[in-house]
Amino acid sequence: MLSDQIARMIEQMLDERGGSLELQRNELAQSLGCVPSQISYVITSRFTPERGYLIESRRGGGGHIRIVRKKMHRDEYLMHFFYAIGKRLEDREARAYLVNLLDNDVITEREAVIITNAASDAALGSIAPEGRAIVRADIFKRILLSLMQ
Amino acid sequence: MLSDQIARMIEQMLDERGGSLELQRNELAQSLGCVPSQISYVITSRFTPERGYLIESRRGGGGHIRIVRKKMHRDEYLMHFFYAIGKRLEDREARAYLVNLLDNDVITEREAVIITNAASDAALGSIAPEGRAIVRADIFKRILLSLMQ
DNA sequence: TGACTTTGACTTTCCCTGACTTTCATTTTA
DNA sequence: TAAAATGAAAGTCAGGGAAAGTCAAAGTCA
Repeated sequence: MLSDQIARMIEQMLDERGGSLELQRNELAQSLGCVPSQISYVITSRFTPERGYLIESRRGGGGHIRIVRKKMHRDEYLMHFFYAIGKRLEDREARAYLVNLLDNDVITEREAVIITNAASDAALGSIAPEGRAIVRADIFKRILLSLMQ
Repeated sequence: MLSDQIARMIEQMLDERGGSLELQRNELAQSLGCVPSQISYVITSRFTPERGYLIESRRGGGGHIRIVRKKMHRDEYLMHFFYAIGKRLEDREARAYLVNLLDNDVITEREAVIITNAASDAALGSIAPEGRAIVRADIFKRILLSLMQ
């Protein structure tokens, strides 16, 4: 399959370059004889943050796509919480999680403060009350993922 | 890329002169072999207030462009940003702010990562796209406030 | 059948240029 | 000497080109 081939190629380039690389979408597509958006598809479907990759890009002349492989020595703590959080997360629960993470030196106090505020009802005030717990859960998961490196 | 080169050159001059400088657009363009409006483009796209620069200029004979890199202290910085953020905050703007806060040692890299993720479109995925910038602005302001203490 | 792939048309972003406009200081003119 | 002309800057804007992003439709495979 084309996608697999592209993914393998990118993996190999990452290996050669110690985990990060910059590529040009059109160029790579050209050399593989595929359509440029195929490259986009592979990157968005395979090189996701969940699987430990960071993507950034720039459009326009001389643009590029940058892929970085995060060294995921999986912190089981974070994983544990990640999977423990369901579709919704109430303010109270969130605070409990943070205390736990703080107690276990997974985050600093300042970081806890930041996260508390980011996910506070106050910050999410423009969202309908029923929706807040959902957004809060998403924010939390996103942060936990970002801390797993 | 020409723009990057020009931006680097200006940054370097700023470093050498302790954070502020006066340049002549035509002269600089000449020495770089580019069109004068290219300099304007770089200045308006890269040396924005969001990134902590002040621009003033004068036309006519002996005119010039003055660039000042604002050096503020922690709380001033936070205050400045707090007031700069309006009702909405786009992803792109948010990142620019964070880079600035990071560069000025107001936040750590990990904190920047946390905030980036907390306010990412991905984390706010359950909100309608038009609403995200509003929530993002709220989250940011909340976090900035929490850091001023 | 349903999830994943592939494609291509269209959109957005960014860079770069050049023509034209505005502003300011200096010089010339009435 | 006041007003007008001149010239030297910077500002603006539209347009073209290059690259990546998006999305829906069609195709494939388990």
